[in-house]
Amino acid sequence: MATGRTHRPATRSRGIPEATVARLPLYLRALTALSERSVPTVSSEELAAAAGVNSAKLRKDFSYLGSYGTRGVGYDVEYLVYQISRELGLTQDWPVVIVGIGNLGAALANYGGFASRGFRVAALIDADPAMAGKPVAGIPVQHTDDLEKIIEDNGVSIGVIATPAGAAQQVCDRLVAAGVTSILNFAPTVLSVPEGVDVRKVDLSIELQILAFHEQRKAGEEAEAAGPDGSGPVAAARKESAEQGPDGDVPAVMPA
Amino acid sequence: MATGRTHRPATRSRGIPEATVARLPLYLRALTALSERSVPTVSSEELAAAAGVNSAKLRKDFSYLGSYGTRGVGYDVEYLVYQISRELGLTQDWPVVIVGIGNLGAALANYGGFASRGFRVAALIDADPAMAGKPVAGIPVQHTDDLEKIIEDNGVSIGVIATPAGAAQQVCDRLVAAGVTSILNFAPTVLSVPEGVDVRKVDLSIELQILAFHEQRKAGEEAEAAGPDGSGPVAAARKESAEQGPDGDVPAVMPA
DNA sequence: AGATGTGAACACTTTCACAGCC
DNA sequence: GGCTGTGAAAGTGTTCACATCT
Repeated sequence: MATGRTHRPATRSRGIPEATVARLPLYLRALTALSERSVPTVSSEELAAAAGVNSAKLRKDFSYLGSYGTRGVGYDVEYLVYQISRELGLTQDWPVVIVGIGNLGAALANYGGFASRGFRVAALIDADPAMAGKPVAGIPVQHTDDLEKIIEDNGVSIGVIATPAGAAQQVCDRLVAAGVTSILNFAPTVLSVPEGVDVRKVDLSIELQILAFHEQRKAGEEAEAAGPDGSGPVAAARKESAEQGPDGDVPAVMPA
Repeated sequence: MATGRTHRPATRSRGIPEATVARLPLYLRALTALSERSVPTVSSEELAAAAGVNSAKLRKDFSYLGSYGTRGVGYDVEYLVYQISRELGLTQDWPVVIVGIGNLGAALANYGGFASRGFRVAALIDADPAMAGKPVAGIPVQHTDDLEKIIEDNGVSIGVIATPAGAAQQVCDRLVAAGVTSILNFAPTVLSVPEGVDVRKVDLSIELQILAFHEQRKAGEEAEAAGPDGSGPVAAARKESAEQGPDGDVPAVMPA
């Protein structure tokens, strides 16, 4: 029952499931909105609707944090905001650096939600000497040469990579060597990092491709509804056809 | 939601697991790189390393697509590229519109990975009349008033929302009403859509908060290694302390 | 020999349904 | 009566380990 191998009896339910952690920011956002409207308490049903999840899941999630609700009443909004903020580590200040101040990097620097919630853009870094000194979102861009010094001087442990794919791994290595242990990667590359370093990836192209998959599936189902055999553009190429190209020609591949 | 009992008995293994679909773009990217280097075949071990997953998972994933490998040899790179592209629906052209041409929207319009792989930016739309006609990434920005006409004229089924949070739901409603059935949402809001419409969310602030959680946990574990009792800054506030603020003061909340 | 493809075991997540408390 | 908190069941996803095929 315990969390696993642990050499420690576990102070109870040590270890919040990853899926739950990923939803806490969602709850926090919904709660913050309620707090701004001075709503004192909220039920799991209401809050779940606001966060776009179902209420059983929400209650289960909260149960990992502790018993913060009141039966028959609901949850105290302010108190929950505080508890979730604490659990997420947002009661402290996290200086972050953004590396790669192109279109995307500039957008990130300007992004408001970035600055709120305990995150502070400590520095912007770019490899282009022409950018150096130019202010973006009110913060002067610094050159990559000073990366290590910037990290250390500001005690930065979270880095955002918004460089082209080709530069990402090298930037990543330098960030990690300088002491960064969490990386948010916007470059379309797989980063390899030593154990103990967390990487989260945001990849626009991947998200679109996932949407395209479902979009195509929708179109295919419509077609099937019309003609009920499986030879439509979607259904083809299943297991049994593993001899040649199931369509006409095989290679084709993609544009660029 | 999804009271949706499957209206379909499922013809065999119809339906690739969602987790697998989410990894296909990753494999595709790695394979495209191999293809560009003219590598003819690749083993599950090599490809898995390039994609940053383990080889068993990769083989299982591919097994849902069919038997496209050769035992003792590996996978034919070109053939796999084609099959995955097909499965993802990338052999056809997907016109997308981007709504909200601020910093982020402009960055997206300029993002190269967007244009490749079958996606084409059909139009840029913004509510600011001053933006109308101005080209961004070589494409003239059009006004929100014409949204419906643009969607219909271009046969757009995928929309990208990069507006401020306040405008997102309204834009979403109009996109859906005009025929869009897949939405990539960059605004920090939960969108509600009718059944049959897919929404994927990209939220910078949420990603950072998840990183902060793990970052904090790392710091807490270090502290524990030093002093082995559970009263560190991380361990506090568990179940039993549900009376007042477990620290000093309670409300605090966050900046803005 | 060497690598795929896959049943079976395992782990994690979601949902159900209701006991327990307000 | 109403709503939380949670065991238990169901559903998904991952990993193992090996039979199978080239």
